[in-house]
Amino acid sequence: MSSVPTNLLNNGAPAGAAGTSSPGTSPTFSPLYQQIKALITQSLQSGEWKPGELIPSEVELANRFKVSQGTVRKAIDELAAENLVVRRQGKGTFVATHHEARAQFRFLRLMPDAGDPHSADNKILDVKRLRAPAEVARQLDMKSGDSVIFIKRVQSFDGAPTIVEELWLPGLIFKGLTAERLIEYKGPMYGLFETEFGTRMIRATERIRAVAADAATAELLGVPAGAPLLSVERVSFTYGDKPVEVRRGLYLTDSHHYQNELS
Amino acid sequence: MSSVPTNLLNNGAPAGAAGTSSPGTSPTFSPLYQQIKALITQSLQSGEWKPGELIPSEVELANRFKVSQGTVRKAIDELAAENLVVRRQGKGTFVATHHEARAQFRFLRLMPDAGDPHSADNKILDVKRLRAPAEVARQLDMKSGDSVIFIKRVQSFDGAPTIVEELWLPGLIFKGLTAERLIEYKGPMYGLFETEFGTRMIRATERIRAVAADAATAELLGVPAGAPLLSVERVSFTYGDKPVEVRRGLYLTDSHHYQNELS
DNA sequence: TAGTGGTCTAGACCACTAT
DNA sequence: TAGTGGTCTAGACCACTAA
Repeated sequence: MSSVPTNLLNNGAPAGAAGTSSPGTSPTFSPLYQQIKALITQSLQSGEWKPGELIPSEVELANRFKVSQGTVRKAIDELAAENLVVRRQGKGTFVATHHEARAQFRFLRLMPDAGDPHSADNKILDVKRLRAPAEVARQLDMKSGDSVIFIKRVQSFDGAPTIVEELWLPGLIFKGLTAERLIEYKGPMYGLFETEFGTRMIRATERIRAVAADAATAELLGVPAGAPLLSVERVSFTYGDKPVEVRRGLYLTDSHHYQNELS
Repeated sequence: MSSVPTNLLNNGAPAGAAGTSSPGTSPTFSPLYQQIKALITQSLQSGEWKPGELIPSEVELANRFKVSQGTVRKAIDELAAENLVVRRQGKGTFVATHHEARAQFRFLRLMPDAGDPHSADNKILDVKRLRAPAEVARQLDMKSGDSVIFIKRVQSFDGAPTIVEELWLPGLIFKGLTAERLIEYKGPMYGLFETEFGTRMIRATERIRAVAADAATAELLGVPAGAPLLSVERVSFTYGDKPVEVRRGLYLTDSHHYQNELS
C-alpha cells in the first residue's frame, strides 16, 4: 500500500561520476534534495496527501527516502517557499489549500483605496460548454475546438459591481461543473476547484492593460461606455506547470486599485 | 579599522531563558542567523561593501561573528532570496547592483506583446527642485513642503512614446541631481542613484489603475485625449524600509502589457 | 510527555573559478 | 592548487502543540 517507493537517487553516484564516464552527454544529475522535492511533489499531485491534510513528518520522510532529515528539510523549505505546503511548528507540515484567508489574497490583488479588503458578492451570469476559441485553446495547451466550460460573472464590493470576468476551463477536467454548483458554493472559486475537481491552482501569470469599456460591460459596471477599465488576463497553472484556467477580467478602478509588490 | 565589531548575540542566552526570567515581557529574542543577517545588512547599508563588490567569504564571516558557517549560510541565503546579494559558485558572494540586465526587469514590468524586451529611449522633459506636495510628502515620510527633486520624462520603445512618468525624490539625498547628469547618464536610472548618490532601491510597491488620458499626456503619447492609460504609482524603498522615491507613470498599453507573476 | 518543526554546530565532500 | 559556494550528514538542543 503505502510502502516505500523505489528510489532512483544518485546517492552513491555523485555528480562527478557523470563527468568521468560520459562527459558532454551527462544525464543532468540533480542534488538529492531536489529529487526528494520532486518525489514529494508527485505525492501532492497524485493526491496521496490532499489539500489541508498533514504530510508525514520530516523524520518519517527521511527514513522513507533513506536520506538525512536535513535533506528532507531543504526540500520542504523550497516547497513552503512556493506555497505548495505550509509548515506549523509543533504540529507538522500541511498541504496548502485555497480554503484559507492567506491564499485568497495571493490571487485577488484588487484592493479598496481605503479600508480593509472585503469579501466579494458573486453573481454568476452564464455557465456553458463550448468549443475553445483559438486563442484560449493555445493558452490552455489544447486543440482549437476542444470542449471548454465558459463562465461569466460579476463581482461586487460593498454592493458596487466592480469586476466583470470571463473564465475558460478545460471541459475534461471540470466536467460536471454547473451554474447551480457555482451559485450554491460559498467561498473562493479556487477552493471549489480544489475540493470538487481535484485541481489546485499553484501559480498564475497576468497581463494587465488599460482598455475602454464596451457597451455591455459598461452597463454591468454602471459606467459610461468608453470608461477606462483595467484588463487583467490570467492563465493559471497547476502541478507540472500545466495551464488549467484562462480568466479575463475587467476591473473598475475608481475606488479600488491593483496592488503589486516588486521585490 | 575593519576589526571585529562588538557582537551582542544571545548565543549563550537561549530564548528559553526569557521565559524563565521575565515571562510576558520577553525582549523578543531572534534566531542567531537573523542577527547575523541584520549585521550583514548593516554593512551593506553603511557602504562597507558597495554594489557589485565581493563580500567576505562565508568562512571569514563565520570567524568574524563567532558562529558556524552553516549559520552564516542561512543568513546569506535569505539575503540572496531578497535580492540584496548574489551568490556565484567558486567566486563568492557579491552585493547586488542595478547595473545588470537581471535587475532591470524586476522594476520594469511593461513588456511588448510580441518580441523581446527592448531598451527604452529616455527623454527628460523637466528637472526641478520644489516643495513636496502633501501626498508625496506622506509617501516619502517627509514633512509637507520639504524639498524634493521633481523629474518628468517620456520613455519610448522602438521610437514610439509609451511611458510618461513623474518622479519625486528627497532633496537631501539627491542633492546635486541635475538634468544634464540625467541626460548624459547611460543605463538604468536606479544605477545612477546607486553609484552617484549611494542609495539603492531594494523593493517597491505599486498601485495600478486604468485612467483616461489628460490632454497634455495624450499629446506626449500621440493618442486622443480620454484614451485609456495604465496608471502605475510606485513607492520605492531602500534599506530599512525607508521610502526614497515616488513615481507616477502613465503607460500606453496598446502594444505593451504589464506582466505580473502570481506565485 | 511525546512528537513536531526550528535552530545551531562540526565536519565531510563536491563543483566551480581563478592562479 | 587553493579558495569559494553547494550539498549532505549526524547529532544536539529548543519552541511549540496536543494528549
